[in-house]
Amino acid sequence: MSLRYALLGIILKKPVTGYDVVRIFKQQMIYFWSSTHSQIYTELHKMENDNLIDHELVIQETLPNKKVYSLTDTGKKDLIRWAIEEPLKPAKIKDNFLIKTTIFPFLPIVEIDKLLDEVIEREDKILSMTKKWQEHFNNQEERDVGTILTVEYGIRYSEMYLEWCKWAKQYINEIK
Amino acid sequence: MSLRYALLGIILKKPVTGYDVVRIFKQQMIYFWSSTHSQIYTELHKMENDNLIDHELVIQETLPNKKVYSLTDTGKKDLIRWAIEEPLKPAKIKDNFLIKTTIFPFLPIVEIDKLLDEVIEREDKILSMTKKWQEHFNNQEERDVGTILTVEYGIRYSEMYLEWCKWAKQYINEIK
DNA sequence: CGCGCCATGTAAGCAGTTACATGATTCC
DNA sequence: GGAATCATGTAACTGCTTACATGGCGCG
Repeated sequence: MSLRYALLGIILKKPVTGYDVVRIFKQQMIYFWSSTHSQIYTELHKMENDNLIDHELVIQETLPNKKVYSLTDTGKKDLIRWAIEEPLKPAKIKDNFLIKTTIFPFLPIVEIDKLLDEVIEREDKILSMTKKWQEHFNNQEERDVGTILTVEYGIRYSEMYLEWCKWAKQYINEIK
Repeated sequence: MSLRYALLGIILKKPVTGYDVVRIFKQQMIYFWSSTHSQIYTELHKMENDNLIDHELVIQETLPNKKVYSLTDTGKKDLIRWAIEEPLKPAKIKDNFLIKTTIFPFLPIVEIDKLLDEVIEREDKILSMTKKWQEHFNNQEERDVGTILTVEYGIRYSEMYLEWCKWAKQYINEIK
């Protein structure tokens, strides 16, 4: 049920198309939620059905037609209510790589190094992309506090992950 | 499909009951995966069906009977193969609270403070529990590298989260 | 007397993934 | 000529959650 509130939060800031919602979601919420375009389109239909959003159809000449979604009053109220009243739940993480970490003692050191290097490379890329986005974002007027806070979170998460990887590499090479 | 390898990793270290798997999972894997006893029992059945594990039934007098699971050769091979060959996937996070963060500009400051305090309290508890577990774990002989690494990860994650929360509180109070 | 621990499971429903499906335009 | 962007969706399946279900023992 939380995805719906993530999407409401996006549309609250300004009316957008489903396509925009997907784009904004992947840019700004990837650090703390995950979804796909197919789930997002389906959820938007359900939300409209529940009268939380409605849309205006915009006919375009060359580009395909689009639906611009806005929050209804019900939607606005429900979002704020949810944020204030709905109990917080501890974050749920699904991290493939850390499962592999649990069986490091049973893997050849070469393979462990390979895995760690791959993760470091991946996380390095994510971190630099996030920093670029943060910089770009800081140079616009419409930057909102919500995004400032969550982007900072994304950066800190990646930095923590990278530092842990480097510590792990060193630790493994010390005891081997 | 990753849950199955998390469970295989637990059973690999020593043969245990389903009940033990649940207990170990909740203590050691909560930092990077989430599941429930009902899903774990169901998955163990599927894994046995796929010949990755088998069990020995232990009849107990006063306590209920139990099934002690061990990895089969197929299970062992498949786990190692998975760890080395299966592509890494970026971590997926589902964090309720950070969705709320995105709409902070639309919430009363009192409510924002309440939310942040609640998260800080929660994360403080988790952190101190993890540190206790790490200390206890360091004082046994059978401590394995896998757990040393992932527990350290858990501590760093909570510390990062707490520091971010405190930064966010300050940031919000500066600009308000 | 009630709570927590040991120990196992099933069923129904909801959430999320992967694949399929279309099609014009713009840029290299 | 091919890839990326805009723009929307459905279907089948798998994964996950919540609730239901049982029951004895030990401890305070």
